[in-house]
Amino acid sequence: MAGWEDIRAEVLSRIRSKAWPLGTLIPGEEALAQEFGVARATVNRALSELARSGVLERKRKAGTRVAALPVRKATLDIPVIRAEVEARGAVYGLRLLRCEMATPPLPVLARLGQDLGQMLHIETLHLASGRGFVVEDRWLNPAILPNPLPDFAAISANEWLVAHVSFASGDISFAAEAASPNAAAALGIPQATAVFVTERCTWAPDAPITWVRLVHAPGYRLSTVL
Amino acid sequence: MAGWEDIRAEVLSRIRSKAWPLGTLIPGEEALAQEFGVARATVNRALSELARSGVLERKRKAGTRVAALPVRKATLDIPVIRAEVEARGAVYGLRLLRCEMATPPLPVLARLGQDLGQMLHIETLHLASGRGFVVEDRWLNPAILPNPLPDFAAISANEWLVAHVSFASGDISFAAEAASPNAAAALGIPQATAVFVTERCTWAPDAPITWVRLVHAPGYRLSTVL
DNA sequence: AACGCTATTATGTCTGCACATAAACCAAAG
DNA sequence: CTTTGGTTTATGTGCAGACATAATAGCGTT
Repeated sequence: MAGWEDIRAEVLSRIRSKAWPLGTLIPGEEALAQEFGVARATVNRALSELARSGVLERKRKAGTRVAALPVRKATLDIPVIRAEVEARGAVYGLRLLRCEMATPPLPVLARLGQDLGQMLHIETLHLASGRGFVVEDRWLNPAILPNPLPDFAAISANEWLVAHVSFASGDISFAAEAASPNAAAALGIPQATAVFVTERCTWAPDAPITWVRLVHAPGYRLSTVL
Repeated sequence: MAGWEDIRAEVLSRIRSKAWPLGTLIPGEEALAQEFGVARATVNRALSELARSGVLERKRKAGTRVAALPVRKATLDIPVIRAEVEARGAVYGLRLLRCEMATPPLPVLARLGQDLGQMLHIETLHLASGRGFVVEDRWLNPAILPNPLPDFAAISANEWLVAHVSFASGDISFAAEAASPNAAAALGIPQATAVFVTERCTWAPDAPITWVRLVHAPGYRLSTVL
C-alpha cells in the first residue's frame, strides 16, 4: 500500500504542518522505514526526490534536514524553436539572414573562454505563421561542422545541432533588453522595444560548440509549473 | 565498476554517436542489464534519469526510445529574494511601500480563477546594498493570514510565505516588459526601461494563496546550467 | 469490418540484503 | 593546543528476485 510517493507525501505533510520545523534534523532512513513499514530503499527514494526538489537537504553522515530556506526548483523545457512555434498552432518558417565565417566579437569570445579564430556566424529569423517569432544570432565552432555544410536555410542551426551534435555541458540565461536596431528590424518592431533574450552556450567535452542569442518577439513568455 | 552513471554515459554516447539514432527503439532493460553485466535496477536507474532529462521517452510495454526532438530540461532555482541579494555579496534591505486591503484588478482575478473579494495588497521594494533590486507587487488571500498580521516591514511577504505557508501547486512565468511609471519610480530608473518580470501564482489544495509580480532592476539575469 | 476480451511484455516499483563512501566525531600523537 | 588518523554512522548505490501496471497485439465473436 505504501509506495514511495505515499512516503514523500507523508514527509511533506509533516514538514508543512511544522511537526518537523524548518532546519530540523529528521529521523534516519532506517527509522522511517521501520515506522512506515517499508524497506529503506523506499524511504530513500522518497527523501531523494524531496531533496531534488529542494525541500530537504541531505548529507552523508550528517543526516537529512528540512531546508531552512526552501529554494523552489522549477523545471524549464527548452524545446527546439520549431516545436515551440508548432505548439502554438502556428506554421513554422525560417529565413536565413546571414551565414559566413567571421571573427566573433569580444563578449562572445569571453563566454566561450577561448579564441578559435574565425567561426561560422549564422543569423536566422524564425517565423510563426509568417510573423517574426525570434531572431537567432549564433556563432558555431567550425571544427564540429561537416563538409559540405548543412543547408541552414532548410533546417535551422538550432534544430540541426540538437539532432547531430552532442554536448557535454552548457549554460543558459535569460534577460530583458531593449531591442537592438538589427533585431528590431528583423522582427519588424520599433527600436528599443523591451524584448526577452535567451543566451545559451554549450561545450563538447573538450571544445566549445556554439554560443547563441535568441531575441524573442514582444509578448513572449517563458512559463512553467512549480 | 559499472555504476548507473556509467550506464547512463554509455547509453548517451551511443545516442550521440548515432549507434541509436533519434527515434529508435532501444533494447529492453533486461537485455541491457545482461550486456553491461549489471542488475536490471541499475539500468532502470540510468534510463530513468535520461528520460527525466528529456533524452529518452519511455512507455510501459512500448519500450524505450530515443526522443525524436530532444527537449532539453533545465532546472531553475527560485530562491527567496533575500538569499538572492546576499548571494551577490550585497546587503539586503526592504521597504514596505503599501499594505492594505483592496479589490484586485481584473488580470489578477483572472489568474486566480476566482473572486475572493478584497485581498491584501502588498508592495515591497527589495534593496541590494541600498539600491533598488526588485519591486514586489503581491496580492494575498487574507484567509491564510494570521491575526494579527505579520510585520511585513520587517520580514518580506516573500520570505514569510515560504516559511509559514505550504502550497500545493503553482506556476511561474518570465517576460520582458517596459517598466511601468510606478515600478520605474520605485527602482529609480527611467520610465519604459526594459525590465525582467517574474509572475508567480500559487495555490493551496483548495484555495489560492497569492499572486505576485516581481519587477527586477535592469541588468538582472536569470541563469542556470543545462 | 468493428468490437471487446485476453495474453503478452516492457517498464515501474518494492523488498531485503550488502558494500561503498563521505563526513563527523574522538582519541592519540606531535 | 593543534594536527593526524582511525572509528562510527547516515546516506548512496548495487544486486537478485518478485509483483504491479499499463499498453500493445492478437484472437475470437458479432
